[in-house]
Amino acid sequence: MIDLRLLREHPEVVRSAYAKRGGVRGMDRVIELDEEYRARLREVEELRAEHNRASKAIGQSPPEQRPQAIAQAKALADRLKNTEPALEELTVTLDTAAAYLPNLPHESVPPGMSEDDNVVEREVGGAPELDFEALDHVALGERLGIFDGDRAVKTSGSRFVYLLGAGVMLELSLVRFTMDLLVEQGFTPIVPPVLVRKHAMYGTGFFPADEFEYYRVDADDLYLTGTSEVSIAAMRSDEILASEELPLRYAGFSSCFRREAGTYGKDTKGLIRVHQFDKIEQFSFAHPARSWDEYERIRANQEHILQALEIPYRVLVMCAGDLGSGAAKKVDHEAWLPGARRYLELTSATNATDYQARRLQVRTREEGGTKLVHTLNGTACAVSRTIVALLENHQRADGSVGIPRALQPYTGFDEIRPP
RNA sequence: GGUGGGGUACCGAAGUGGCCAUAACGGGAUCGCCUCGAAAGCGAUUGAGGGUUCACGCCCUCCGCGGGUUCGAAUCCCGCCCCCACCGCCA
Repeated sequence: MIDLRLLREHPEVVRSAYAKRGGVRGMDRVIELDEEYRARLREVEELRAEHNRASKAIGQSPPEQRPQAIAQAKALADRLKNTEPALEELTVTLDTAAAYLPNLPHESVPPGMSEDDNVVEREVGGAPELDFEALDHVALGERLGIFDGDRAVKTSGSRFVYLLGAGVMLELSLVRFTMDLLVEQGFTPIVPPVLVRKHAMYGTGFFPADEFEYYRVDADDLYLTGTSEVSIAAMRSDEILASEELPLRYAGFSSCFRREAGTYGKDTKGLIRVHQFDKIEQFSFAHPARSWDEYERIRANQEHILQALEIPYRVLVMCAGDLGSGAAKKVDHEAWLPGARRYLELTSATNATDYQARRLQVRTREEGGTKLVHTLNGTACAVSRTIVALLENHQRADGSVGIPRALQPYTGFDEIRPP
């Protein structure tokens, strides 16, 4: 949800922001509806005031005057009953229409309509020099015996995987390495619930648009979260945060569940696209005046991690048309996979500004009132995809895979060899 | 799984049809007085959202949520959501 007051008072600001994505249909309709709504609201409130006065007068009037006073109040009550439904209807129409308006893209977001207009801002690390034929992560993982997708089909179906042996140690090491780094940056580690109520999915904006993407536990009417962002953001809903405690930084570690509906036949083997994976996510509640600094901090952490793991990557800035509805800016880091000879999205960082906070009602106290906070999220380490990138980039001719130096204190070994 | 109890402001809590909604009472917080300083004591302040106005202000809504009865609902009726306690089971 965007700020209707801004739209009302400065429609030209909203219009020019939306122009970057080729305009937003429905914007003018919302302006009209808002105007109609307020006109009708004034009408109803005036009636209510009159009715309140009439009702109150009854209690104080002498008994012989009561029948007349009651009749008078009743007439007003009837008029209200005839007027109020139209207001309610307008409220719903307005809210529904307004909910479709996407967040305003930040000034630094490139214009564009689709993913073709996304901008590669930088490439870091370059492709590694391999003097042998590089294998993709599926071949490497099978040879090393660190994951087993074929048997996971027996127990759970496609797109599930058993992680085994050194693969597990690698995961645990990545988790601890990432957590240590984030704690140093002022993030509080958190393991959130992965089953949440429906309102948490709505509040964070994943519902209703992407409802089909998530698992539902029918018997209890709970949903499996696709990212810890959901439970972390919803944790502070309906709260007014003290401005001294902002930014509130959380490093969430959880399993993530995605149905991957509509992706049949894409990345069916291996770890790239699985229904269940573990991820460490950065999430910040920031003061609205300082959220872009916070955004840069989150992005810097992402790059720091990729560099420490010696994974070559490129920085992809999403254009206005490819932002989704809640994001004011979104930047991805895509790792180069020498085996698969393609780029793979490893992290994504979003500043939702006040869009998500408005739904969740997370505010802070300001001089003379309250103000919505800004919410930001950014992947720190999506474990399975990070393992993919590590395997492909650190593979050697003899089939072994090296462990980057920064990770070795955590793994306790410096390479993984075929058994 | 069984049986009860409960959702009122920052927290606890009273309120069973108008005299109880900024909302009793207690606590907390903030400011002031007192003090060398503090504690204690005394005094004052302390919810959110919305409409309207240049402004002072005025008005509307909110007692878990949604309906109903009534001139009038925290209070009566119906439906839903959520929380807690005890027993049973359980890593």
